Amino acid sequence: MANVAKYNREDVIRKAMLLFWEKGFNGASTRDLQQAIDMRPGSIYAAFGSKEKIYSEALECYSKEMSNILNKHIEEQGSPLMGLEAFFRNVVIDRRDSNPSEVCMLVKTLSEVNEQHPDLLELARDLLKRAENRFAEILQQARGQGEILPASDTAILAKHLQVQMIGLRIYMKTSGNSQAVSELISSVFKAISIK
Amino acid sequence: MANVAKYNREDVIRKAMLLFWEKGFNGASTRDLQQAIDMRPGSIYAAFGSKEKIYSEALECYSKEMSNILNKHIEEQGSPLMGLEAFFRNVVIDRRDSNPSEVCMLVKTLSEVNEQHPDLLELARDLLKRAENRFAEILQQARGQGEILPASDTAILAKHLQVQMIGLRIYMKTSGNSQAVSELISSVFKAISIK
DNA sequence: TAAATTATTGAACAATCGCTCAATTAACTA
DNA sequence: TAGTTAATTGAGCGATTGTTCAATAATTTA
Repeated sequence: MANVAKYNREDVIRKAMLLFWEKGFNGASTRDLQQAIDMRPGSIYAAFGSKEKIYSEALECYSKEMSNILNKHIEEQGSPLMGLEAFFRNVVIDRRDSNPSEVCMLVKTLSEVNEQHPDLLELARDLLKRAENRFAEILQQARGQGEILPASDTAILAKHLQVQMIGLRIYMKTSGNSQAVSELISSVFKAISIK
Repeated sequence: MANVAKYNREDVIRKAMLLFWEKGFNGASTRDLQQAIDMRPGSIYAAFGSKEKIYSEALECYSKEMSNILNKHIEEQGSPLMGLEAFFRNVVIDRRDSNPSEVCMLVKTLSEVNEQHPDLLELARDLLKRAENRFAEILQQARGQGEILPASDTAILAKHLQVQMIGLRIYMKTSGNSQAVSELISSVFKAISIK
């Protein structure tokens, strides 16, 4: 029983995530939301409390989904560094049409939301920081397996990768030049890895 | 006469730019705008036509101002590459508190605005492309002066710098770690310049 | 099965949105 | 200065916003 209800809730949150990712916090109205998740206002507010609260659950859903995609690529490639590069290529280039937006949902939140919703800002920051920490973990594994130089500062490299991921996705949306972006990704990982 | 009117208009556009940069297209209401530029709705719509049109003029004002700042730093440093690095440091770190937002206004536009306002999307893309072209120009000068390797592909380096500028500004907003960001900027320009 | 509890509905609220336009004021022309 | 044109005003339009709540339906308990 509890499980059934929970699965429904996760399904609803995911639909809300896709809507908010596409239209943003201000751009998606509660009417849009009602249609997207097929619920009436009373039920929505009984279940979630406010638009801000649903949005925050949607943000966490987004992060979890991105994290799963990353882990999948690392498994498939059988190497931390190659998995990371495959993840970059997949997110920035391959999924650009099928995703609701080319821009990272956390970045959209950070750039749209203001101090009227401090909890959302803090959450977006926290989730980005967690992604950076995950990058650092993976780089440590790569270093352990001799894929990058033993002297590499994985914490700094993780920040560097975070900057690239953010910048590349927006550059992809700006230019539409997937060829150039693919080469940029190659050079980023060539610069990191041992030749 | 025509000049006087034009100066007023430029002043108004700049105030609108500061408002939109801070709050975004959806986040800034026409009431906010009326207050920011001290004009009444009738005058505003007689002078500009629509919220979208004012926003587009504000976008161009933003780009011009950033371009002026870049040129100023190149003059002051007396070197294309050092001017570029000083510009990066100034925009990403020094101005982060005094600016209406830490995020580039063109990027905010690109990530917030949807297909309901195609002209704004196209304009933001165009202005970003122009900035990239300006980076390429400067890199060519740097190459001519022996600041970077003769074999450097300035077009690719310009794309690379564009990705860094976008990513670094958002990373700055995420982390608030100006020390780390400063080191990231150093490493970006060390990798480009001749040692 | 009857009663009590929980979940869902959708009409409607006050507030705000982008924008219009008749009325008024200011500026220019003759 | 009188007459014409241009610029400015702000009340208010219809639409939409996030949210509430009395009424109804579904489910659980006794």
